[in-house]
Amino acid sequence: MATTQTGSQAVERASALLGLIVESGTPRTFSSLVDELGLAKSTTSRLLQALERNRLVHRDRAGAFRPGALFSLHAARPSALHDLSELARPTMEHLSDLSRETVNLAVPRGGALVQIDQVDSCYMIGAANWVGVDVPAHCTALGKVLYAYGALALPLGNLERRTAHSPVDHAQFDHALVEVRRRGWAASLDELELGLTAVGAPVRTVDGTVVAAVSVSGPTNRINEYGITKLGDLLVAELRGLSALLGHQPAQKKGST
Amino acid sequence: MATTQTGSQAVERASALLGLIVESGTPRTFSSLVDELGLAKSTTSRLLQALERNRLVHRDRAGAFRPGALFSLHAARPSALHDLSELARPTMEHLSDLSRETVNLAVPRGGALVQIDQVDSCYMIGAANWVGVDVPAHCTALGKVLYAYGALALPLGNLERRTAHSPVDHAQFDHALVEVRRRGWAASLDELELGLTAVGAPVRTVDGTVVAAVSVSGPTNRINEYGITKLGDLLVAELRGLSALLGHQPAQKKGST
DNA sequence: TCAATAAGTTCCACACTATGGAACCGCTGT
DNA sequence: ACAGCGGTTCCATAGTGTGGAACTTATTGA
Repeated sequence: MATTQTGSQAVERASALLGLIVESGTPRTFSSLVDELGLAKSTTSRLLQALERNRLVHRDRAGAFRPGALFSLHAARPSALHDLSELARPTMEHLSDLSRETVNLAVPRGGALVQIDQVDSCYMIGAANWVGVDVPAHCTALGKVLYAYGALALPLGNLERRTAHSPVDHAQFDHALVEVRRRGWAASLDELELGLTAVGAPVRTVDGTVVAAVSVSGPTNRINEYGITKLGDLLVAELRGLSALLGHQPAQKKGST
Repeated sequence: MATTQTGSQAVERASALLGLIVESGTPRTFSSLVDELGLAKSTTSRLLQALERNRLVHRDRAGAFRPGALFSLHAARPSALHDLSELARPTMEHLSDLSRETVNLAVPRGGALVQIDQVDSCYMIGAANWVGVDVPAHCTALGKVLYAYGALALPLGNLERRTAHSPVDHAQFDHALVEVRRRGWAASLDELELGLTAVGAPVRTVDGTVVAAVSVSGPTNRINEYGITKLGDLLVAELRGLSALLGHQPAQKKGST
């Protein structure tokens, strides 16, 4: 009845299970899945078995469910991150239109920050390529965002000093991250290079986990002229839409139970 | 009837579709999916719609199907590669047992080679950490494997010379890759560091695509003693099992059609 | 050691839901 | 305008998924 959509109920339910398992980064127990979807234990069990047979979920030795080999397989492909870029492209281009500056997308990978896509500024100056470039994350807006929201493990060793403005004191840096969380966005003024300023904000999944960050960057004077706070708020607002893309609208359906 | 497994036919079929879409790295057309699974167009259409609603597949503007946002989402998580490591762990440990040397796992990422896991040699000497370390791929067995099978785009610029044995000539390097493809494994003798030798082989998906590489490495004298060819063949044999893990057994079922 | 509780799987009759063929729709090329 | 192609919607049918209960294993407590 409810939402009366043509088609497959079983597939719909199985997909919902998969969604829960993949979106919550942590392993899910059988019973938590039963509770959350409100399906009969038997049904849930059968669906999960089917998914497991097809390598869509994997139950670890503790019996908890995690994304299966097909997901790992996809993640290992070089094109995987490109896919994320594709999802993010429209938003990034829109941000570039609005700010007229360079926009970057980064994810945490192997304890470091990896910039995976970029939309260039329309100005001549400021259009450098950052994709794949190795930068000290603590000096960047992207890095601060990922640090602030736990997407990247906090740096333990010395904080490299790139410029006179680079953060090098751990306590002070931690405090800066608190500020990032409060505002919802991060900035880096002349911290990586003199004259280079960036503002970044998080991309979240539906459960709130931060999986990526987007930044707008350009010459410090131009960015200041535009207004750092204005940029930060703009980013947060625009990325809300992107985050929604990654999430799954609850599609509140009256359970038959 | 055939294989008469209890449970969900619809989910099974939908999963099969997903498998096809994810495993073949390239976008799949609707009709190719219909052909390959032998299901009715209507059925296929409905299943794909359900998968699309749940972000498991995504149809691009050309109408072709690719893995959906849930896959991108998972790939963006730092834990994604860790998952691949987990799949590979048993094989890697077995290889380490057999060879008594250090075993490494690498995937291509952003045009570079990323080592994502390691099982240490049981010897004191030779147990260095390579995970996350940035190395010139053309000087490594792992890199050669990924280059040889197109998992990594061929290097364009100058080939960095790390030692007197490093390959620096493009034509010669290309020829070496031909040899790698012929043998099925790659070696790097003193090319990255003097006294360091590695042998690597590919990890494939069911459709033959190479998504990762595994290497065994140690002091040149110990590796030579063991036998490079013997190691190469061992790797190829052991990785067949790992590749199978990533693949999907065809589960030949007589179509009802 | 044994009983009691919990966690998950298998069984089964019922009815709902997925199925495939045909009709239908919207393009593209001619 | 029409034929040809790729894909979706419709519909009656029966095959398949469903939930409750019984059953099987772990886990806990005494």
